[in-house]
Amino acid sequence: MIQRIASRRRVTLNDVARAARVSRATVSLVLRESPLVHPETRATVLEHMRRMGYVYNRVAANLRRQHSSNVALVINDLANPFFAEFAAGVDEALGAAGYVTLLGSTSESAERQQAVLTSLMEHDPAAIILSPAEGSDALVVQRTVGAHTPLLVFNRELSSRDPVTPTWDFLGLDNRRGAFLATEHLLSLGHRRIAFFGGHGESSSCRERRVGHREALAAAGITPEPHWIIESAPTRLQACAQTDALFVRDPAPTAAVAYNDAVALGLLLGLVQRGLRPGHDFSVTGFDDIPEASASMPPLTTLASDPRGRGRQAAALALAGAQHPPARTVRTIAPVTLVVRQSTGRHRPLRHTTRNGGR
Amino acid sequence: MIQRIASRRRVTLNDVARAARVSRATVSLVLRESPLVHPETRATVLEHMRRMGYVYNRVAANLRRQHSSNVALVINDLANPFFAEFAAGVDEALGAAGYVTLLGSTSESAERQQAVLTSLMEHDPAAIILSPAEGSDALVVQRTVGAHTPLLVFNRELSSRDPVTPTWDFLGLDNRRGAFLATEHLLSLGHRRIAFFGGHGESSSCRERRVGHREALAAAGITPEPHWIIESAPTRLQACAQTDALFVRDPAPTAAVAYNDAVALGLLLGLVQRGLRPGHDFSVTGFDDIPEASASMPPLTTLASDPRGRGRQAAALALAGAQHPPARTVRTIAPVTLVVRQSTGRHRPLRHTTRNGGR
DNA sequence: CTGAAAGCGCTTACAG
DNA sequence: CTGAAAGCGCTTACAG
Repeated sequence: MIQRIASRRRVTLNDVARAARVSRATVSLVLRESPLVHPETRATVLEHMRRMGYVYNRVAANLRRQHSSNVALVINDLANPFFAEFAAGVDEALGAAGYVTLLGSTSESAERQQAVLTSLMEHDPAAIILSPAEGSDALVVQRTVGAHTPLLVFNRELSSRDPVTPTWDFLGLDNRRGAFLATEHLLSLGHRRIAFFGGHGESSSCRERRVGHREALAAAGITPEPHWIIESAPTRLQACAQTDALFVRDPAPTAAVAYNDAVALGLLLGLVQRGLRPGHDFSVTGFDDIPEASASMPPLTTLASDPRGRGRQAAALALAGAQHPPARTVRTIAPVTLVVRQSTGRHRPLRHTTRNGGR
Repeated sequence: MIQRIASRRRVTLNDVARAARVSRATVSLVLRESPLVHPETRATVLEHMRRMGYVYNRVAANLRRQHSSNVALVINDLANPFFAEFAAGVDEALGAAGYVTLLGSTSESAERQQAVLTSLMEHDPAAIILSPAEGSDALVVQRTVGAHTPLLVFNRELSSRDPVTPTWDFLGLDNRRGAFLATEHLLSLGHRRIAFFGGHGESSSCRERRVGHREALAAAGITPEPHWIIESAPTRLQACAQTDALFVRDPAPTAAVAYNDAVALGLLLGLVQRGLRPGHDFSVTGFDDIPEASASMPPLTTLASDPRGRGRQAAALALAGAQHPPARTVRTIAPVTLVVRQSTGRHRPLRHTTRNGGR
C-alpha cells in the first residue's frame, strides 16, 4: 500500500518543502549543506527527505546552474582489454571528481562514431574523451563537437584529408620510443634482421612505432629491408595468418617487433604452427602489456603503458579543459616501459639479458 | 574572431527563433519534424540552426517531458573481456533505441557500487542494468535504486542476509547446464575423476556451476571426492597458484571443469609449469569463451554465451521494464553452448570426439 | 535565518 | 499554420 503510493510519482524538492512546512529555497540550501539554515530546520528537512525517499535531481539542478556533470567517453574498441582498462580508469577518476561517464562505443566504425557523438552532444557533456575509430575524419569530428565542448583525443592522431589546425587536446603513448626500446632490446640479444610485424600504415600509432624501429636499427648501422615491414590487421587471427610473410625471402628475419600484443600473440601462434619455438628459434616483442601478455606461452616481452593510469590522466586532462577557458591545446605523451619476458629470452624472465635469444 | 563570438555562449532554441523571426514553439515543432509547420518556414528555421551551430539540448527537453533518455550500466569488472563485450552490446542496443549509456564501473567493490548507484540515480536513469560486485547486498541496492527505477540484475544473483523478495528483473547464464555439458564431455572422453576448479562458493554462478558438475557425475554413477572441489579467486594468477591443490591426494583427478576461462588459462599455465601437457596428460574446460580461449596453447574447450548478444538482450529487457508498468519480475536464463577445442582432445579441434583425452 | 520570484532550455495544450 | 503562457525540478539573488 505504502509501496503503491510511493511509486506513483517521483518525489520532488517541492514535496519535501511542503511536508516540512518550509520554502523550496530552504530545502535547496539544506541539500547543499549551507550553514545559513538552522540546525533544527535542517534536521527536520533531512528527516522528511529520508522518509519520503527523496532523490536529488541533478539534471534539473545542472540545467538551472548552467553546469554539466557528465563527460562523454567514446571508445573505438571496448572489447580490447587495453581500452577497457582505460575506460575503467576514466570512470574511476570522473566518479571521484563528481562526474558521471556517458559511454559510447563505436566498434571501430567512423559512421557509428558520428552517430554516437551527435547523440552525446545533445546530453550537454562538460567534455569529450575520444579514442577515434579508424578512418574518422578530424573535420567531421570538429564540426559535430563544436567549439564549446572541450575535446581530448586519446591514443590515435585525428587527421583529415584537408589540413586542420587542431582545436583539441591530445593524450598519446610514446610509440616511437617504445618501438625503439623493443628493437634495441632485440639488438642487444644479438639479432640483426629484425622485422616490424603487423598494423596498418594509415594508423598514426603504427607509423610512429615503425619510426622507432627504423631509428634503433639505424643507430646500430642496419638498413631495414623492405620485406621486413609486414602489414596486417591488428587482430590475433589476421596476424597469425600473416606469419608466413616473414619467411618468404632469404635471409629471413630472426626476430620481430610486433605492432601490439594482439598481433604478437597471433604471431606466437603462427610460429608454433610452423614448428618454430618462440623465444628460442625466433624472438617476438609486443606492445601494451595486456593481461594475456604475461600468461601467454612463452610470456611476452612487451611495452607497458598502464592503461588504467592513462584513463585517470585522460579524465584529469578533460576536466581541466572543461574548467579553464580554452587557452591553447595541450599535447601529452605518456611514457612506456619495456617489460622483458621469455618471448625474447631463453627462459630468462629478466630485464635486459644479453644472451642471444635468436638463432 | 567568429570563433570567439561563437564560443561565448551556447546557442539555444530561443536564439534560433529570434533569428528566424518565429516563435519558440515553431522551432520546437521543426525539431520534432511536425507536419504542422509550413515547409518554407521549416527550411528557413533549419538553415538558421545550421548556420548558428545549434545543438539540441535533450536534457532540458527531457526535464520538461518528464522523460529520461539514459540507462545506467554498472559493471563489476570492465577489464574482463566478457563484461567489456557485454557493455559494448548494451551500448549498441541502447544507442539504436535512442538512449545513452551512463557507465559506472565498480571494480568489484561493493562500496564503490553504492557510491556509483547513488550518483547515477541523481541523473534520473530510465532503467539500471547492474552486474553486481561481489558481496553487494540486495537490500542496500534496493534501497538506493528505489521503487521508481526498473532494475535489471545481470549475471549474478543479488542476495542479502535477510530474506528479500526481488523487485528486479534478472538475466543470467545457464550455469548449471553449462557445467553439466562440460563435465559430460569430459566423461565421454573417458575421464572418471573430474575436479571442479576455481571460483568462490559465495558466488551464485559458481554454486550453480558446481551443481551442474555434480549432477553430471551423478548421472554417470560417480560420487565426487571433497578434494576434487578447489576454491580460488577467479583470476588467472590465483588459479595458476592453486594448480598443485589438484594433486595433493592420490588418486588425483585427470581432468578439471574450471569455473571460467581466466581460471582455466591459469590452470593451463600451472600444468605446464608442473611439466604436464594440457589436453594430453590432463584435460581442462573453461567457461565464457573469451577471445583468448581460442588463442591459448592449447586452445580451450569452453562454453560460449555470446556476451555481446547478452548485452543487447539486457538493453532490451531494461527498456521493456522502463516502458511497462512494473507488472511482475522477469527471470531470463540465456543458453550456453559447448565449444570443443584441444584442451580436452588430442589435437582434434572437433565437436564431441570420443577419443580419450585424459591419461 | 526564510520566503517570493525569476529563470535554465525546452514542450505542450490552448487560442487565434 | 503560428504565438503567448505555463511548467518540468531545481538555484539564486533579493527582500525581510
